[in-house]
Parts: sequence; C-alpha cells; structure tokens
Amino acid sequence: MECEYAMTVTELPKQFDLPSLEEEVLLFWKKNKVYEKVTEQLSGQPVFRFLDGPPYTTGAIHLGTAWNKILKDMVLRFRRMQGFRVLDTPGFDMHGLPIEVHVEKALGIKSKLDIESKIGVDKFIKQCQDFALSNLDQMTEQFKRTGVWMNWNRPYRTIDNPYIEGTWHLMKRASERGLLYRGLRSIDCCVRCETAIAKREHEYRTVEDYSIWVKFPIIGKTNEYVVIWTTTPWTLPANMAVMVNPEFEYLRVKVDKEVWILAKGLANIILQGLLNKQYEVVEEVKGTKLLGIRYEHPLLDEVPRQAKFHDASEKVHSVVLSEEHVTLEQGTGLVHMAPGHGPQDFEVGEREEIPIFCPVTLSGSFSEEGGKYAGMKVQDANEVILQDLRRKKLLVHQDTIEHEYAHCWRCGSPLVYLATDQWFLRVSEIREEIIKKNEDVYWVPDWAGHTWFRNWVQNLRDWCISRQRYWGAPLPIWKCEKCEEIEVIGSINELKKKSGKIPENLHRPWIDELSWPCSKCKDTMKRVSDVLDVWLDSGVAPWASRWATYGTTDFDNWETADFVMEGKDQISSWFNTLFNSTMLADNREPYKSVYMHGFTADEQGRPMSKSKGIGVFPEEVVEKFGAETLRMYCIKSTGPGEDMHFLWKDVEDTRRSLSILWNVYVFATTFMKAAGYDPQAHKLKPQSLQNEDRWILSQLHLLIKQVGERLEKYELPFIPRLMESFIVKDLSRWYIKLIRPRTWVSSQDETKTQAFTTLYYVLRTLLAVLAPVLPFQTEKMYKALVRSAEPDAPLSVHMLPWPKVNEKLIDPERSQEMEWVSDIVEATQFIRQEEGLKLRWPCQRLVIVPSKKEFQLEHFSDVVASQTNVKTVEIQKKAKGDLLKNKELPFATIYLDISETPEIRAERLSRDLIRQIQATRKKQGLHVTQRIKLYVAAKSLELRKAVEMTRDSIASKVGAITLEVEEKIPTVKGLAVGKLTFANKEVQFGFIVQEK
RNA sequence: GGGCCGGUGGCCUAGCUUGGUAGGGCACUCGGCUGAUAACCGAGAGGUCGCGGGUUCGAAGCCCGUCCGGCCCA
Repeated sequence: MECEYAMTVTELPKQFDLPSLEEEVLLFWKKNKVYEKVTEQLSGQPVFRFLDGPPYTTGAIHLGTAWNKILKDMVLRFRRMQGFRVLDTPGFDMHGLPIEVHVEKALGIKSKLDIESKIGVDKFIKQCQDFALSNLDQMTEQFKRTGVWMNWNRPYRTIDNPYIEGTWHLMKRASERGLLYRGLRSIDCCVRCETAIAKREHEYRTVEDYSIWVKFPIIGKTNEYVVIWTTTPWTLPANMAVMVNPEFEYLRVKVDKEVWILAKGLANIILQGLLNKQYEVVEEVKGTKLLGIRYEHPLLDEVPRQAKFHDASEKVHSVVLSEEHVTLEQGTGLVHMAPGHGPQDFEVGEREEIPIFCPVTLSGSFSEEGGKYAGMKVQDANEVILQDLRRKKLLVHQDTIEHEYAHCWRCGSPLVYLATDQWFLRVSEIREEIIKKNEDVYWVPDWAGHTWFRNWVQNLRDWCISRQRYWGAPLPIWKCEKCEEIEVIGSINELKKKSGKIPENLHRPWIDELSWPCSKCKDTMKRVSDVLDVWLDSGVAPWASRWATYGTTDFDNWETADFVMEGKDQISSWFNTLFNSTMLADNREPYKSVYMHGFTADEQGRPMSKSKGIGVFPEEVVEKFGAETLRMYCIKSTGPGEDMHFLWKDVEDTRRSLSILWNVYVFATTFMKAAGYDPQAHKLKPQSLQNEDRWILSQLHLLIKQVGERLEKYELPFIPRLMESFIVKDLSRWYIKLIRPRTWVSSQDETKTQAFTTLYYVLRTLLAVLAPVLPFQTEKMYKALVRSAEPDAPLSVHMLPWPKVNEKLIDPERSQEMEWVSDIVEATQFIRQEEGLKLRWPCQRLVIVPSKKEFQLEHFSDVVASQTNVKTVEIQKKAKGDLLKNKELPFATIYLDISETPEIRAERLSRDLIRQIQATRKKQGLHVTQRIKLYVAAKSLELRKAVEMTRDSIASKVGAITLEVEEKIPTVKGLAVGKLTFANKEVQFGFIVQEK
C-alpha cells in the first residue's frame, strides 16, 4: 500500500558496529552496481589522470599497502565528486624473482638447472603466472574490503602481452636514440638464483667469514713482499693489482728474514698483536712512492691466464693508487684488487686501464680461465686456494671474522660480485634534463621532490635492465649468433614481420623459439635470453597501462599523469623509473603532482617488516574496528612524508570520534522521526534562522572551504583533522548541545522546525564532505537521513556533487563571538566548580566586564545565559553587587552572582529532583512518550513548599500527569521509588506508569 | 662516508615557511552532565621544545655544530 504520509527520516540504530555496517554497505554497492553507476555518471566529464603504482603480487597486502590505497582512494573520491572522470585503473606488478623463488620452493627445486631440466620452463612460467594471479585476486578482495573504489575489473597487469609490448616500446625508443647499450659490469649476483641482484634487494646479515693475510712477492727484490688482507680467498685468482692510499705512510719492515710492506698505522697491530713477531722498521715511505711496484701473482702457476695479463700490461700486478677505497679501518693498508669481483675494484680497474678478469660463471663456478680451479664452486675453492697459498708459503695468517655481508633477499645466499655481460639504458645522459623537468613537478612534501629526489637523480648512473631469469618481460633483443648483429624489437607487429609468427604468450620459453636470418650475414638471429628488470615493467606504466584503461596499444599517445602517490621507498624506485622511462622514450615528465607517504612502524617504532615478522595486518584492524576506522586513522595519523607510528590505542581513539559522529546522526534521526519532520517541506532560509543556526552554517561552509583548499594542495592528513574538529567540537559538543531543548519531543518552541531544517541541511551537506574519507558510514547515514526523506535523492551518497562553498554564509565575526562565548562558559564553570555550585543549579546573574575593545556579545548572550545557567547576562563597565566571584579572561573579566534567593533555591531543588526522576524512569525502562503519576515527599515543609513552587515545570519535564506533594510517599502497588538529598534534607519520590 | 627526514609534558602529536604568552588528543587527579547515555563535558597538575653555540630586544622556529632514531645511497 502506498504511504500518503509526509516523508521523514529513518531512525538509525543506536549500536555502532562498523564491521557489520560495512559488510552491509559493500553488499548494497555490489547489488546496485553503485561504483559502475558513479563512473557512468561521469562519462564525458573532464579527466583526472591518476596513475596507480602497482603493488607486487607476492601475497596478502600489509598495512603500508592498505595505507597507500586508502590515501589514493580518498583523493579519487574527492575528484569524482568534483565532477572529474577519474582514471582509476589499478595496477599489479607481477613479474620477478620473488615469485620465481616462491614457485621454486613450492616445486622443491633449487637452481636454474632444475627449472630447465627437471621442470621445464613452460611449466615453471605457468606456475609463476598462476601464483601471481591468485595473489592478485586475494589482494583485490582486501582492497575492496577497505572501501577502495578502483576499476577492479580491469587492472593493468605487467604480465599481459600488450603490457609487455609496452616495455619493448621503451627499449626500441631508447635504442633508436642511442641510449641502449651492452656492457661489462661488475654486478652483485646470487649464484643460487643465477642472476644479478639489485642493491635494493640486498639483505645484510652478520656472518663468519675467512680473514686472511697474504703476501705477494715483489719482482726484482729478494724476500720482499706486499701484504694484503681479504675475506674472500676465491677472489685471489682474479687479482689484478694492489691499491694503496697515496696519503698514507707505509713501512718496510724486517720480519724474520723477509721484508714486508704495510701501512704504518696498522703495522704494529698486525705484527705484534696478531702475529706476535719481532720486527724492525727499515724505511718509512709515503703511499705515492709505492706506485708501480710489480709483484708476482700468488697463484700464477695455478691460473696460467694471469701470465698473459702480466705480460700484456705494466699495470697488471702492480701497486696502484686509490684515495677513496683504501682505509686504515681493517686490513693492511694495501688492498687486493679484483676488478671482476668488486664494484670499487672495477671502478679503479677501468680508470687504470687494467683488464677486467672474471673467471667465475653466473652459477658460481670457476670457468676454464680459472685454471686449476675450473669447475669448482667458489665456496669449495676457498679451501683449495688456502692450501695452495700455504704450500707456497704466501699465507701470512688465517683467522675468521664476523661481519655484515650482502645476501640475496629472497633465498638468503651470499652474493658474489661478478663482471658480466649486461644491457644498460644510458640514463646518465638524460640526468640533467630530468632535474630540470622535475622542477615543475608539484611534490608533497616539497622536500621529497625538490631535495631528496633531486639529489637522487644527481647521482643517477646507467640503468642495468637485464636479468638472467625466466619470469619477466623478455628482453626484445635478437642477436646474430655469428656476426653479433643486433635487432631491437619495439612491438608485436614488428616481431611478427620478422619472425612470421607470434606465440600466444610472450613469455619465455615460447618467445625464445622465434628466430630469423640475420640481415647482414644470413646466419640465425636468436633472442638474448635475458628478461627485463621488473622496475622497467612498472616504469613503463604511463603508456603500457593504457591497454587496460582504453584497450589501446597506441603507446605514443600517453598523457602525463595528474597525480601519483607512493611511499618514500619509491624515490629511488618508481618515481625514478617512471621519470627515466618517459624521458628515455619521449623526453617528457611522467607526472604533474606527487604525494609521498612514509613507512609503517609498529608500537615500538620499529619499521614493519614481513620477513622479520614485525607488523600489523590490515584485516586485523578491519575485523576489530572496521575499515572506516582504519581509513580515518591511516589518513589523519601521519604527516606527509612521515612514517606512520601505528598504535592500537590511537586506533581506538579514532573509533571513538567516529562514534561521536554516529551519535550525532542517531540523535538527529531519532528526534526528526519523532517529530515527523519532513525536510522536503522546509526550505533553509539562513536570514530567518536563529543565531546559533547561522553560526553552525558558517562553521560548515568554513569546513567545506578549508577541506577543498587542503585537497587542492594535497595536504591530505589535515583533511580528516578538520573534519574531526568540526564534528566533535562544533557540531556535537556545541551546536547540538545548544539546540537540544528546541528539539525535544515535548518542545513547543516555534524555532524547533528551524533547528531541524538547519540540522538536516548541515548533516546532509556534511555527508558529502565526509564521503571520500568515510565511504561506508556516510552511505548508511545517507540512506537513513536523506534517502528516506527525499525519495528523489540520488541512490548513493557517492553520487552527490562536492558541496559548493557559500561565502555569504561564512561569518568570521560570529565565529569569533562564539569563541568568546565558549571561553566565558568555561570560565563560569570554573567558578562554579570552585564554589561547589552544580551547573544544574541556576544562578541569578553573570556580569561581563570587557577589557578588549573588539569584544561584543551581539548574537549569543542567550547562549551564554543558557550554557552558564544564569537568569541574566549583563555587560557592564564595572561589576557592582555582593557575592560576586570573578575570573579574568584575555578579553574580559566575568563575575558570577552566587547568591541564593528562595526562588532560585526552589529551582535548584526542582532540577535535582527532575534529574533523579529521569534517571529512575530510565532505569525502569520507560519510553520517552510514557506518562506517569508522580508522588514527591519531604518531611521539611520548606522543601515541600519549594516543590510546589515549581510543580508545573517538574511535571512537564518528567511527563507526569499528576503530581502529589506529601509528607510521606503513599503505598501504591508497583510504585518505582527514589530519593535525593538537598541541603542536607531528604526528598523522596515515587511514580507509577499511567496506562493508556 | 654521503643525502633526506624526525627528535615538543608519561604516550601520540600540532606549531617551524613569514621569530613575540607551546596548542590538541590519550593517560592521570578532581568535579560536572544525563530524553545522543556501557556515551559525554569541564577543571587541575604535568614541558630544560634532544644537546651546545650563534644571530636577535626576543628563538621550539633562523644559522652553525653535535648526539640519538628512521630511510635511502656508497
């Protein structure tokens, strides 16, 4: 049956259970396709280009990931409300070693050899893909649960063919511009994973290692040696020189029958402390004097290749100078240098034109060039080498040392440094251009971009983009097996033209099968078997993601992102690889605005770490406090660029303030419904409203204004702080307190409807303001408050436009006056407390003596009266009268008249009595609308008289239809009784419910 | 070794750009309120603004140095 009554609001339930409320709202969104409708509503609108930094699909999301997406979601929701068609394609980073390692573990295999021979690359890739995809699903569900609205149906995935094509696009562009090259580089390698490991993937562990001192015989001298120290015996076969610091003093010392050369600052420690040997200083020389001394390689017989090097260059097996890499912290002051096995050695080697010799393969075994050690794993060779040195009497001393050493972050194997063939992007060439373009990028916080990122770019080196693995975008480079001719492929079409066919899946091993005749020598072009660095995957997102967003692989037409947001680790990663990629490809910057947030730290302030098991799971917070609390907490708790210090206590506090918000809406819906208030029947006319109503409107529009300003500047954490202050301070603590008497069911106040109309307007508008931060609660409240009363209102709160600021309603003078009022009320309460006068007890008058010219009380003197509970408020130049207690304020001094007349005394009693009766009513479970028959009794005649004086007021306030005042409470069946003490005398009361 | 950030009462933090009585929240003590109510409000106490210099009439803020913590790089 159609309801013909006026429309009104629906009462919200009193209990505040966020998790179940959220489930309900999620269901509502799903059933009604709300996200889809909102998106549809915005088609044809101006675009807001957001680019999502893809999280890695290695498992469940952690708190930092949730924080990141929540912040993003808030911005996107704002932009949608502002009328932008938001590009909200989420991304997932799905290639890379961590997934390979996981699959290897699952398959119970340990090396690349196992992948190729036992499992088969095709099966291995399939497993990687399945694993990544199932993680993607899980993460998507988690993001959805936190209320993040993105286009989850069409995320960009780095493993899709068109996306891989996007990486090729960059390679082609870079190669065309001469920014791609092949080079020999000393790379940190995991010999277990058989691949280069980036610096950021290093995990330092304290390990026990060799600590050996070795002497190299100096050529042309008898029994004279340079003494070096190392922790890696296996690098000695590749020794090419010895470094000394030109600034240090060195000693030639006589030990036994030999002469040793070592640093002055370390000689005694080594000779006496370590070896317990007598020695005699023969000569003291500066480091520079040692330059050019040639020595015989200690393993010359074992590694024949070294003889050729020795003969080829004077520099080989000689002392060279290095200020930066030789210290006196440990060792001998003479540093063993193997350019094939160390980045610093490599650097000096290149500078000194010493050949880079690396007799070790990626699998960690010595190659044929390793001579005697060929075929041995480096770890196994250590002992053999030590034995050889001992036999040749070149080992001075052997010990062990505990030190930090880099390990593979996933499998934990110690890393080795090897000079290997790799592919590079010549980023160093575009460095200055990046710095220049970055100046126009808007960063929050500013220092993230214009100090930190700038400094980072300043030191940019060429980007090594090749990896000797399987699960990655294949390097689109084909090489002639014979003449080494190179071809870089930039698209699937190009590849098709060359090879005549395209595999269904562009990954290895299928892509490896494509070949064609070399254009130069007609031999076979085969793909370089490497895959690309995963950071290149995400770096090409500006265009590669277009396939997910627009279904196009037109990679030339990408647009600069309006906004990106990631954590501070991305300064050296995504923020950087994006910039590198777009500059390499098109010489353009990738983004206009960036927001950078920090890391998450636990209760103790330790950085959360999955591998160390330190951390809080977002789902745990969601279960206990709701996603809404998590959102609010995440956004407001931490300033831009700073680390979040997660504290459960603070999460709890956040929930508390959300429950205040909830209570406001419960209050409003309860009383509007009770009054049958129909918002559609009452238009808001600000001019005719009460002063307090106009004040809250002013505060509301100030809020809208400030939130809008903060948003435009991406000063995100300040936004919920503004909201909270409005909700708790202005709305709940003040405005609702003020209007409460006007809204009572029994209130006949003619301004009651005005109060509701104002409140309704404020709450309705506030819902839109809060929606981006609190999408769940606001949806539920919108349904109860707005949708029930306005059937034509949009289906969802998220379909509302962002509220327009009405500057006319913002009234700074009124705001200022209200602040004075609130100070006066506080000060009065202070006096009352001092004098033992409950606020419930009325006082005769309050005198305000202004001390500041600007002070005025034009609008709110009745507010002062009601909130201080005084009969009159007077503003005077000087306070006159007895029994005045004062307190000084910065703008005025206030005086409270604390005298007690019989009338006031009677009122005070009545107030106490009413309060007790109400409490008893409540305890009895009476509803507001139930009426009672009331009996009040006191032995004191004076008190009975006092009750009589205020009987009407008492009766109406407690809903009594009869009130009898006696000496004793009569005996009545079912009487609920209570009592109180007033002025040391007892007053009793009792009541029974009046049945209808 | 270099770069960046942070260091404010017992705890979490605002303020720092553009110097002038250090603000809020939690906890604590006392009090109040009670038709939003297993909620709420007020008052009180509590601060060498990491430390040391400098600039200034005046420094949490600006400059220099230093210590501690975090991150990144080498």
